[in-house]
Amino acid sequence: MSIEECLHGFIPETTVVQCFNAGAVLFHNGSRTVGPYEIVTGAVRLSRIDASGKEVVLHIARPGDHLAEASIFSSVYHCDATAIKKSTVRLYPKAALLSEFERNPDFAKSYAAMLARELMTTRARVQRLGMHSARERVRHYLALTAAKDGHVEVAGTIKDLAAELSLTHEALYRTLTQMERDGEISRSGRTITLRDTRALQ
Amino acid sequence: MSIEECLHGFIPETTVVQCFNAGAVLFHNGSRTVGPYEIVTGAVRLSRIDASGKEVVLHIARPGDHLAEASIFSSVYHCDATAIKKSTVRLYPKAALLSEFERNPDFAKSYAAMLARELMTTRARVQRLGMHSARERVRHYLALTAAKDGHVEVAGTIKDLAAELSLTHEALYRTLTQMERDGEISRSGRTITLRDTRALQ
DNA sequence: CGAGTGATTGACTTAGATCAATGACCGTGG
DNA sequence: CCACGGTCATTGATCTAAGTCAATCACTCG
Repeated sequence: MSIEECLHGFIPETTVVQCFNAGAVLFHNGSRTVGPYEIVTGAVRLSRIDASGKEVVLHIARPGDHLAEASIFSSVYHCDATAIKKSTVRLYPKAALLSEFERNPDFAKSYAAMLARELMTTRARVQRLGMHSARERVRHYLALTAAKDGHVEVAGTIKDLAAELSLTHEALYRTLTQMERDGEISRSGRTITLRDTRALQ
Repeated sequence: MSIEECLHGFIPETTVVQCFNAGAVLFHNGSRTVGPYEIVTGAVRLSRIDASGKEVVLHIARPGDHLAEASIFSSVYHCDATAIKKSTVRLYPKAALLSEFERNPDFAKSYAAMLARELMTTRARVQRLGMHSARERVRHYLALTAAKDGHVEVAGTIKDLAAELSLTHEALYRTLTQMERDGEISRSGRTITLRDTRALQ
């Protein structure tokens, strides 16, 4: 489902494992690309400096996440990546990926398919963030994330989910309790269950 | 920059031009993919039915736009596409694209690069929509869109831009006039000029 | 055991959505 | 050629949902 499946098994011997202390920079906006990374342990913040000079956090990548999948086709990175705690990461060297891409059509296909999937989920996120009410966003997220039985296992904390939905955690808490009061969902621990039958098509 | 460059010149002879009346459906969520489309004339609405049964508009595609670029790797479409006026579109048949993809590494590379670019701009949009204030969103949009001289030629109407930024058009008008009052931008017709030197790095 | 963080709820404020109105412009059909 | 219906651009008034500030409790971790 991620870059992972597509990278694993192809060129494991060319990858490079690196270690960064908290605050260390993996790369910054405009620096030459060396390739995409996978987070092994720790956490890496992807950010960009906006027009007014303020830093905007794009994403916090956690173990298992991959970043800069698109970097094999671009000459420079388009954001800053900073370790926010001591982290180990695996680098997939661009040159090796590229030559594999040219040599092996199966690899090319699965890499492109991975980019396409990533694109679709990112578009879904755009759709979600375009919704003006917290409730709609939560509903959209749950509907797209839930298994057939309506269960959603929340990865990470509720605060993380709030960030993903671009809400304050307070707003999310309130929305969830309200939805629970209305019988739209039920919660227990990390699991949220959608009770609307239609939502599961 | 778009799917265009990458498709043009490769397999023009296999494309199919089709015509749809207003209200006609190109494809709907879950139907088998036949390939990506290019809008020649008219306009096509991409939408999805959300959990509560309400239709959510993902995008309005206009002449020159392409849709469902990711469809060559997926078996079904993931949204509904409806012509909102009489429209002609060009279909790039999936099978032809796929075989070209396998046969021609250059094509594969430029197609994947196109997906990667698309992914980056979509991520930028996610970043933008994550900003809570109208002004920040406008700033972000302008900073990423402006030419070196700070000029931004707005494609389409201000209402379209408002939709892109997920603001009401009223909010956008007010924000723009305010930014102009503050000397942050200047406007004349379809052109907006950023006056903040830092914004242009 | 204290420090740090997540989960949760309350009170207050505000930015932006909503509703509404007006003038400019534009194509078009009589 | 002009009147009319439609849409865009713009501004005002009002309302509300979500952000902000703040406090409490539970939990984990060295």
